[in-house]
Amino acid sequence: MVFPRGIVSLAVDCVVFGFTGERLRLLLIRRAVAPFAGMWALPGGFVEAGETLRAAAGRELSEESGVALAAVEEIGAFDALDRDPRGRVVSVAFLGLVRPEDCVLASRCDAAEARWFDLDAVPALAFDHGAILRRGRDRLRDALWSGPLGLRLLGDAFTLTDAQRLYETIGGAPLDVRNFRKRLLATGLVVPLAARQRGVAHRAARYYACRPSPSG
Amino acid sequence: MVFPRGIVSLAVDCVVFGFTGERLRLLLIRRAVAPFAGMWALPGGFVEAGETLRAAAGRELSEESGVALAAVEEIGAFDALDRDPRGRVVSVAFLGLVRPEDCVLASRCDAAEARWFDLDAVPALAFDHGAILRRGRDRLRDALWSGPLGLRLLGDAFTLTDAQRLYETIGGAPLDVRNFRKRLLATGLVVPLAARQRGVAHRAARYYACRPSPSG
DNA sequence: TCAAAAGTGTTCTTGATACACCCATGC
DNA sequence: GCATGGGTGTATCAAGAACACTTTTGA
Repeated sequence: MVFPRGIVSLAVDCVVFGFTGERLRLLLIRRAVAPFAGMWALPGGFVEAGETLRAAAGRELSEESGVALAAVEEIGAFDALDRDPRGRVVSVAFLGLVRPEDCVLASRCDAAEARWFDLDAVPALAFDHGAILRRGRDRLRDALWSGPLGLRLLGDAFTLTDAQRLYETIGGAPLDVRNFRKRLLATGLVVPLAARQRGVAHRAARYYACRPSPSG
Repeated sequence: MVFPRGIVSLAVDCVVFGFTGERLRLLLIRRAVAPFAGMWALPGGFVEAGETLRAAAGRELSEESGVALAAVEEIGAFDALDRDPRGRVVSVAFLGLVRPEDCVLASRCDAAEARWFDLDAVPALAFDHGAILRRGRDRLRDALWSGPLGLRLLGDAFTLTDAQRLYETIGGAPLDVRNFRKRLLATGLVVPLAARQRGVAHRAARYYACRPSPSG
């Protein structure tokens, strides 16, 4: 491969997770154009001169999949020399967390299709997106208990059982009901709401919400 | 400011810390060329097409200060639109840790001078390097007990008292002697050597070394 | 009255903290 | 023999882990 001297292109890629109540899902787009045309890939693309990396991530995500989301967290730069056959492209990856049911998928631009995949049934990905995905998963796991990050995968109102399913899915291990509740409540990240479940064939669970962050 | 469309330049910057046994020091270069000519700045510069970010960081560091070091850890991308008056430049920052006494400072290229500064006497810095430095400090603090990172600031052989001074300096708080020793030894990151201090006017301390990492 | 999930406290274990004295060496 | 820093153990406290039964609701 030959590198045009003095030119390094900058791109962003988004690892966007969703949670269905049962499983973790990953948002992918099918590439419409070369390279890797027809393959599945993380949403992403080149950064334009007048936008920040987060803005670029949000724009590409929205363009390619219809998902509107401010990128949540930077997970690192990917810079292998041969990661893009077009030449020298460095990509900064972001982690995004949404509820799939809040999203209306729509593909435009260089995406032929946008879809959610079960995280344990992800196809082979274009570029080095497999490695980026792994870093995204790791980051999500590590950040689970150090902030409200994971709770973004739940809606505005959720039961503690919902939250527990989520934490178990991300952590990959079952958790004790009582310890989980004590621990999550002790973080102060969630607050109880007045409302409860209606019309369930068992005792109605109380709803909780993610506490508004202290910084506004 | 006007951005030439479609062009984003990519740079790297290095937050290089050293430890003298007493104080944390930061490696800075004085800029020889515009912008910010004459001001102090973190070593760094533009990435060339055929090199990885780490390689670029190592090269710039060596060119501008004479310090040879494989960059240790990526600490994030800095991408404010107006961070560089020359136009749109995104910089990926790296953390580096060395022993100042192992380094022969030499400035070349666009550095007029390279110097170590006490971390609590750092001058105003060019670009957004003040913010980068803050992130570097935070990262060092956070990573202290989660890996061998901090120990790179010490030599091949060090006493536990040396290590304690270092951890106290980085953490900003005094530590209990016995608890520190237990904790550090329990991490398994250090191994005792046969050698002891010679010629000190008190009981000779045992030397320790950073244990070779399991991955080679 | 049964099925299905919500909800709740206590004991035990483990890791972190607080704390004070004797040891080796050079001068 | 004294000044200087090296080196060690135990009791206490707090956080995390293990563990089983009662409550509510709709069908």
